[in-house]
This record gives sequence, structure tokens and C-alpha cells, in this order.
Amino acid sequence: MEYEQLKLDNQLCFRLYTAARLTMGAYHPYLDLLGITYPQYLVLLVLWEQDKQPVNDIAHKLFLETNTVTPLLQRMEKAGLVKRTKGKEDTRQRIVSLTKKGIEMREQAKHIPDCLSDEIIQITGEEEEFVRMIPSLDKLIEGLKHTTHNK
Amino acid sequence: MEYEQLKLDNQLCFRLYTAARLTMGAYHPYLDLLGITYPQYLVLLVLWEQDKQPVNDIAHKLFLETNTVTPLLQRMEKAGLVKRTKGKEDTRQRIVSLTKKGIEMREQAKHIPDCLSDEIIQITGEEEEFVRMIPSLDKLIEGLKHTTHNK
DNA sequence: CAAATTTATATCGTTCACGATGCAAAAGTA
DNA sequence: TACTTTTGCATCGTGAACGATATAAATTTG
Repeated sequence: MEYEQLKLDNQLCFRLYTAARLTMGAYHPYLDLLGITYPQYLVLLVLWEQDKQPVNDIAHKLFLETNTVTPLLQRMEKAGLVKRTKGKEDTRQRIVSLTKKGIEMREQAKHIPDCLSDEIIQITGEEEEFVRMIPSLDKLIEGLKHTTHNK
Repeated sequence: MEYEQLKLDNQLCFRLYTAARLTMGAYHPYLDLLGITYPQYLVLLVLWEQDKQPVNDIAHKLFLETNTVTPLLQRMEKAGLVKRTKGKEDTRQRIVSLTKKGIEMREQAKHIPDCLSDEIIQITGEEEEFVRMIPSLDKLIEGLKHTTHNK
């Protein structure tokens, strides 16, 4: 049993990695209709809650690096979802704001979370159990932020 | 409250996505010492449990597509961790086997899971709570496999 | 057995994710 | 005020992830 810990079956991270990918897969049909990807959907969630934010704020809320978010925003700008303007007080900043198209997409996206819940319930007969993981996941995320590499 | 469901705070998938990325980040310092990435580590876990498997079996165990795993294996072959030989009964198959270097790495990787557990415990004062998520994650993953897009 | 279909893997193009690095503007310091 | 450091964002290179497509070998069918 010397290598027992190295079995895939014993690994939490592998579950998170897999569950995250498959969940994003489940979003795919809905996001395809809107012509956006899951990370782009996340950016929209952030902007729908509060429009006109600098790149840094968006990256921080998504726990991503700015060098991931910048090209993401460039693609979204090319797709006509957002526009990026120079900051006024701090000209280093790029303020990201929603276009008309980006604002209107909220209405079409409104039902996605419920669609997904329904699908999960229909397939697994469960929902409560998964929602109950949220506080644990938040605690884990909060802890992982203070890991050597994630600081 | 019309858009309440579209808040980042209410999204399970966002937690999974973030937790998975940050957990992989926590593995980073350990895997760097071995010169491998997290997905490469997963492939090694699979091969350490059973050497000499076709690409398809590896992909299936990791819930990945073969067009993700093939380039991954090519990089691992270039790094001298595995070799890929033509299958004998079925010549379409590529049998992936560990090299000496790949076999020996198991010894160096042996303590990684415990190192990570210790780190999590030290930071969050918790471990049980996260381990308790595993059955729920497995149930979720099993369900998600039967989603339209993940079939 | 020959033709059609399926299967195993590979290749290509696009989008993330992120380390390393660069650059200009802002902030701090002498 | 001149100089140094920090900050905000961008660019580049590498490694995933995956859809679409290609190709050859196996399997099924007629």
C-alpha cells in the first residue's frame, strides 16, 4: 500500500478538475445559442452586476490573472459585447463597459441557471446535495488563495 | 430580483472552476520539482496504477477526449516519461508505457498528496470537510456525463 | 468476399490559463 | 524636482481542452 495515496480514486483535486470541466460542458448548449464561451459568460456576470469596471477588478473577482482577462476582453470587444475605454483619473486603467448587445444578452441568459438546475435534478434526482457543497468550496477557495503559488 | 440567479455568488460551477484552478496551483510547486504539469501528473497516476494502456483507456479514465490526450502524451514522450508503441492485436492502437524515468518518478511523487493535505490543514484547519465532498462530486460527475453535451 | 460503417488515433484551429517580460503612468522617496 | 518603485495593462510563448476533420485499420453487412 506504499503508493495508495497516488491513486486517482483518492484525489479530491481530480474530482474538482473533472466536475468543473463537465459542468462547463453542460453550459455549452446554452452558451452556444448566445455565441459565447463559459469564461466570457463569467465576465458578463461580473459586468451585469456592475458595469464599467477596470480590467483588474474583473480579473480579481474571477480569481484570474490580467494576462488571461485582457485577451478574453479583446475577443469580447471584437464580438461587440463590451467596449474598453481609457480611464479618466488613472489613464493606465482600461474601463470595460457593456455595449447594447452585452446589456441585452442578460435577458437571454436569465434562464440559464434554472435550466441547468432542472437538468441536474432530472438526471441525478438531486440538487440540495450539490448546493450544500458551496460553503465548503468557498472555504477551500479562501484557503487555497493563501497557498504559496496562488498568492 | 429578476436577475438574482445570474449573480456570481449563486453559481456552483464558478466555485468548481475556481477551486479546480487554485488546487492545481497548489500542486504547482511540487510538480515543478518533477518538471511536469498537472494533467501530465494525472496521466502518470493512471499509468502507475497500470502500465501499458492504449490512448483511449487513459483518456476515458481521465474523462478527456483523445485529441486532448494525444498531444499531452507526445509532450510526455519528448520529455522521456513514456513511450508509445503500435498495438499488436489492434494496430490502430497506440500502447503507452512508462519509461525508466517515468517509473522512477513515482517514488518522488509519493509524498505529494500528503504534502498537499498537510498544507490545506495548516491553512484552513480543516480536511474532513473537503474529503466529505468527494461522494457528492462523484455523484455530480456521474450525472454530468449524461448531459447532452458530455455524452 | 466486397462495400459500408465504426473505431483508434492524429492534426488543425480557437480559446483559455498563466509565467515571463515589457512599458507607460502613477505613487513614493530623496 | 529628479529618481526609484509600484501599478495596470499588454504581449509573447507554452500547455492544455475541445470541436471539426482526416486517415488507416478493424468490424459489420450485404
